[in-house]
Amino acid sequence: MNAPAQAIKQGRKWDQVLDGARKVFMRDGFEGGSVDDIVREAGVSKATLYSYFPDKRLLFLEVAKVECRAQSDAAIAQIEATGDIRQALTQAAGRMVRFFMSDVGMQVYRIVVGESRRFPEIGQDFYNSGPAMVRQMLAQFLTKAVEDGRLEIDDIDLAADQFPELCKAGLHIQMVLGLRTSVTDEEIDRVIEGAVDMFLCRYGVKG
Amino acid sequence: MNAPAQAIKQGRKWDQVLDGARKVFMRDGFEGGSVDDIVREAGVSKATLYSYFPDKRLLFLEVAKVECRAQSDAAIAQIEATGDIRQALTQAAGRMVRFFMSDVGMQVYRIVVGESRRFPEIGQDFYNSGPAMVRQMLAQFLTKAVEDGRLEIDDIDLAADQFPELCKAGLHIQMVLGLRTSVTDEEIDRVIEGAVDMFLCRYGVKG
DNA sequence: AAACAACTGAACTGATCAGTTTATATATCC
DNA sequence: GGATATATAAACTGATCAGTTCAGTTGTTT
Repeated sequence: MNAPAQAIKQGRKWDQVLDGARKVFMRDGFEGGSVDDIVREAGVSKATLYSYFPDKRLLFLEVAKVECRAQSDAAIAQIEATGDIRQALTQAAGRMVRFFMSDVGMQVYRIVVGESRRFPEIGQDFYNSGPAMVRQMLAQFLTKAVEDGRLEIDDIDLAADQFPELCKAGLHIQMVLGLRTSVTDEEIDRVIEGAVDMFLCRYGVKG
Repeated sequence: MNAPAQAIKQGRKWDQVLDGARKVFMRDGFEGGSVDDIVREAGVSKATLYSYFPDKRLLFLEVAKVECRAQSDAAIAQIEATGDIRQALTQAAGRMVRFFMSDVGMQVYRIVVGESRRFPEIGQDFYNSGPAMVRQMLAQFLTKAVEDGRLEIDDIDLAADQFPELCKAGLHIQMVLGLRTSVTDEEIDRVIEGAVDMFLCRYGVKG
């Protein structure tokens, strides 16, 4: 009990293995990424990998879980409830769009969607750490804004689902399917502004 | 030239092969579905399959192409430009939502997204026969409505991208990820009404 | 230095699977 | 009926890959 660095450390090379696996799985997917690729990438022996993880499946799940959690951290900076509503929504939309369109956000989405049948828990983890968090954060913000009389929303849950969808506006699907590999700032601004305009038009207080 | 049933028929069992492949690929995906599964399902010999298709990849592409075309037909019944705008949008939204949430629409989406890296042309085909058609159809309808003074839209392309996104409103991602396997009519109606309300609020002509 | 744990490399097993081959059978056409 | 195209069954090849094994090495602790 003399308090070693990290008590539950399961082995010196745990992180190497996870990093290698993340890199390979994110590049090649579950089927496409072989265990031999991973050990090569991780600079670790196969026996070591299998001393940490009983099989490839569980290694993949661990990577996916970590990746989803990272995603969550990136997407979920609190909305500033102070100041102008339009400004707050614009800021939130910006964060969302930029995350949706980022390489890592994109690739996680592709893999999670593609593997969600084989690994139902991945779908759950992804949803809970991504869309559900955004939704909850938005709902909280909107509730407050309604209480303050700055918005008028009858169905807050619906509104909290609509706003992120508006922030995709055609760009997301094009990126996911590989029709484009980048978006310009102008396109992003156009989508954001369109989303905020529409949202405020529907739920903003009149006069 | 005595007009046989189908002139270009490449072999008697072409359709059987394609049907079997569709069934297996739609159930198990590209990697998950083996060629032996397919020939068993199709009731055809392996040699026959390989006399039609040089490899598994091209067979998959053919299936995907056919499936995308079928999707297109299902989703693209023309919007009735006559009558009430609200009614026309509601009807169009209904068709979209119900297609998005259908088993086949769902499964095609999962597979296309998951395989779009390995098969870039699938992403193209899917986009062209699905989202692009909807978008075009909507843009045409909206243009007409603007000309008739029934809507006021500055950026028609943006509006044509926004409306389908509004029709997903959280349900789609939950279904895709396997968090739910069905939606009630009430939920669908709520999403549709919410989409139409918001869209008309933004683009409807005022008083 | 002795003891113990973690790690390595490389060979191996067993299974799966895409694609081929061949000898045989069944339609179809004239 | 005879010729030609198409289909079949089943065995086979070659490659890939997950997971195991083990004899030996490295690092850590006391």
